[in-house]
Amino acid sequence: MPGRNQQFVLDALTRSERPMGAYELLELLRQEGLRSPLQIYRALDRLIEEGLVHRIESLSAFALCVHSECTHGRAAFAICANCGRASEVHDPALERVLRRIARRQGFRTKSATVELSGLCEACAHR
Amino acid sequence: MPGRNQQFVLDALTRSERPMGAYELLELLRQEGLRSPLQIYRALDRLIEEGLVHRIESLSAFALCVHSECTHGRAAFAICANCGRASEVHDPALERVLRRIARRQGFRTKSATVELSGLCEACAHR
DNA sequence: TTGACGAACGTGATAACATAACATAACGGA
DNA sequence: TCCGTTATGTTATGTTATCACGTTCGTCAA
Ligand SMILES: [Zn+2]
Ligand SMILES: [Zn+2]
Ligand SMILES: [Zn+2]
Ligand SMILES: [Zn+2]
Repeated sequence: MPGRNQQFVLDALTRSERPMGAYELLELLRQEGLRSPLQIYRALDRLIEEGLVHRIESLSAFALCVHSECTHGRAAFAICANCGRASEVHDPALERVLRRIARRQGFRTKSATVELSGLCEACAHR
Repeated sequence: MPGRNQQFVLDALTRSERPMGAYELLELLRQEGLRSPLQIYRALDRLIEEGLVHRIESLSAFALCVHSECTHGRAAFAICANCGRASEVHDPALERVLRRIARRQGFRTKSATVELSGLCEACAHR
């Protein structure tokens, strides 16, 4: 059901400790026979639709969802500029605040991008 | 002091109703003699450093700061998928929540990207 | 004045990210 | 089988961003 290429991409992201770019995935998956960017992007699009993968805008990269089936555009990320790891966060208080901001100006939110950039605990402590 | 090219870019963004891409700016500023992407990107980098312009990650575009001299990475945006306008929001409650999220995992935030995508009030009502 | 220096600028090439256009194969139900 | 849908493959191209290198220009001290 997932489709062959989707499974390859999903596996690669699962093995990775950090978000990966599409061309990085392509490089890795050449061994499996994937040859063109489009094959990667199509697989990513579907995985994102299914809520298994998130796109990290500030990195132009893609990360496995730590839940399974996160609805689109509801996760926040803390991204370490040093080690590259991105930790996914779900916070009801954050969602409330974002809803309030939207409501105040009559904005109908379809999806939200929340990305903190900085240093993770491990990297900050040295 | 702002530099000639920075002023051109700043003026263009001021006249624009919505965020502009770097190549869109380039196109517009050809008349002024700007010819290469780098001229645009350099000007944008400086304007961003000075807090006069924000980069909108989810659009790969750039918007004039509605305040003057917004410290880097502290603004949120509500971006209309229909008309393209991006409204800049500053919300103390949002900043508190983001600080709390960071603190919980010992994350040292350098900057935050918060972008809502959806429909603005005008566009939702028709 | 002059020359040293750094900041801003100019240009061409190239890297990195993403999609268009078109063709083919695989699958499943009428 | 026939048809429609979904997944796939390939080439070319479009869009966004940076590198490497050289030049111009203002400032300031000798
Ligand atoms: Zn998720
Ligand atoms: Zn780290
Ligand atoms: Zn601002
Ligand atoms: Zn609108």
